Amino acid sequence: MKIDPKNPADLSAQIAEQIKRAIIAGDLPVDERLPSESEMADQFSVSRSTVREALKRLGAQSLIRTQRGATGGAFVNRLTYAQAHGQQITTSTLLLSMNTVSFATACEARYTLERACAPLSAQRRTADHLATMRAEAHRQAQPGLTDEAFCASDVAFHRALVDAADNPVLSYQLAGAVEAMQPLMNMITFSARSRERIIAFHSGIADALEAQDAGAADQHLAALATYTNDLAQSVFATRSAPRSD
Amino acid sequence: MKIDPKNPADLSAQIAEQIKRAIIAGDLPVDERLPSESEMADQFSVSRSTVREALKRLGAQSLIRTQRGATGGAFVNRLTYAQAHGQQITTSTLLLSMNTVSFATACEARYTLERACAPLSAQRRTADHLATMRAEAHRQAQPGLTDEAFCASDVAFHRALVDAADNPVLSYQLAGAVEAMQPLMNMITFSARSRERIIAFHSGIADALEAQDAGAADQHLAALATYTNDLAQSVFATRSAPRSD
DNA sequence: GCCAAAAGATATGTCAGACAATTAAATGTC
DNA sequence: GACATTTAATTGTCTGACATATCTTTTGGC
Repeated sequence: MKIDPKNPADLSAQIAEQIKRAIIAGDLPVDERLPSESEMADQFSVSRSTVREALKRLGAQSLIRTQRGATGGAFVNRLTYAQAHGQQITTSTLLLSMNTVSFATACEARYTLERACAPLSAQRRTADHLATMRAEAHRQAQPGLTDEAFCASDVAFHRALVDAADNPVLSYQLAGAVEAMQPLMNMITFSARSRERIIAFHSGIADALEAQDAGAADQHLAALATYTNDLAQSVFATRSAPRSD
Repeated sequence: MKIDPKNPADLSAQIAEQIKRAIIAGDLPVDERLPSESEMADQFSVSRSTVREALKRLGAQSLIRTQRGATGGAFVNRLTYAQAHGQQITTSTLLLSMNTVSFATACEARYTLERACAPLSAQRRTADHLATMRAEAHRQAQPGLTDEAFCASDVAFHRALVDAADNPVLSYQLAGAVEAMQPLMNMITFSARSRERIIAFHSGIADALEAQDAGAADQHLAALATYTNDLAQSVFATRSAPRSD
């Protein structure tokens, strides 16, 4: 392990990059303990602070975890689905909020991915998944529900739909789509939407999954996508031409 | 902005989390300059090193960028598609390499997502996308190609297929599937696969896209998925019962 | 001998102060 | 006005110290 001493700046970035590569390449297996900060400082001929900054970078990406105490240190971390999930949602949220993505583009991506799940979900849905979807649909029908709670329930419904496909890799890949884009869409369309219509779509989807009818599930999802898109367009139209006030 | 002084440990994590939340909530807009490290150290009543460690964490997630010099500092970073792409690929690669994911599960997720793109790609593919796909298919037919180069070309082909859908959000979401899983699958199946058959699939896909025939594209992709899965099964069967040596 | 308490060892977490390197703006010179 | 120099602000790094957590070893009491 060597770093470029010609570049006296960004030493911590270089060190972090090098350890990261070693982890990805498999040279450092999961749960392997890295040398102590002082030892690495000697190895790389840098100060302990610089090593620490490098380790913080890796920790932020869930590549390592640290533990204090005599037998502590930095350990290569096994990236769990939950951690990857969280990172995916954060990244997707920021990507959408910081870039000029048209509603239509985001909506298309989101429903394209979810519709891809539907056939698998129809085939493999368990009673548990169906129960979750029914429960969320029922909750959405309650009159006193706030918009935030409705949105959260909406996310939970679609998450159950995705999880019903019983493929953790797919669930992870779709986390961003469901949990980042869905709230974004709710925020735009909540003023114009009809909760009854959305609940009807949800019930239709649940029915289709219960009947293991992939085609019907897809049709309902497609209709929901169209409805969402139309809602957004009407919202945008109202915003850009609010003369009738 | 305040932190919990009762917890004298993990101060840098607390500070990083707080700034992260402010960025996600939009309180800190893109390109906004954060206070200097010394100022933040005063504000939070911690040392400059602690602030620095917090900033390194944020930098590792591409949430901020730093610049040296008189007008330098830490700025809220606009997360680009390219950055999100890279993070997604890293996370997906690690997730797959560190967890016991069956080949069938990964393969299913990967082709489910890619097949979801196919209809859009068939509709919107440009001459440029077709040219890329043809070129990669042609390269794959060259006899002297190493396995690494074949795999890279394979990735480039599928990436062009995804990009042909002309939806940057979708391309980002599929980055992990194509660029992390495809090499993984190549690594497993390369010894048993027939390059000719794969090239035939690729040509068939390109033909279908050129004819804007979504159904045909889907059929070819499904066949490729089946072929890949069968390959893996035969490889595993050979591994577990190598008695005929 | 056995168990509990104390001490030791080792590691991360934090702090304080210093200097180097970089960059832009202010200043001076012609 | 154009160009070179100085100055100021900021990040990057280093050093040494102390605090804190945690496991291991030793010690003490019975």
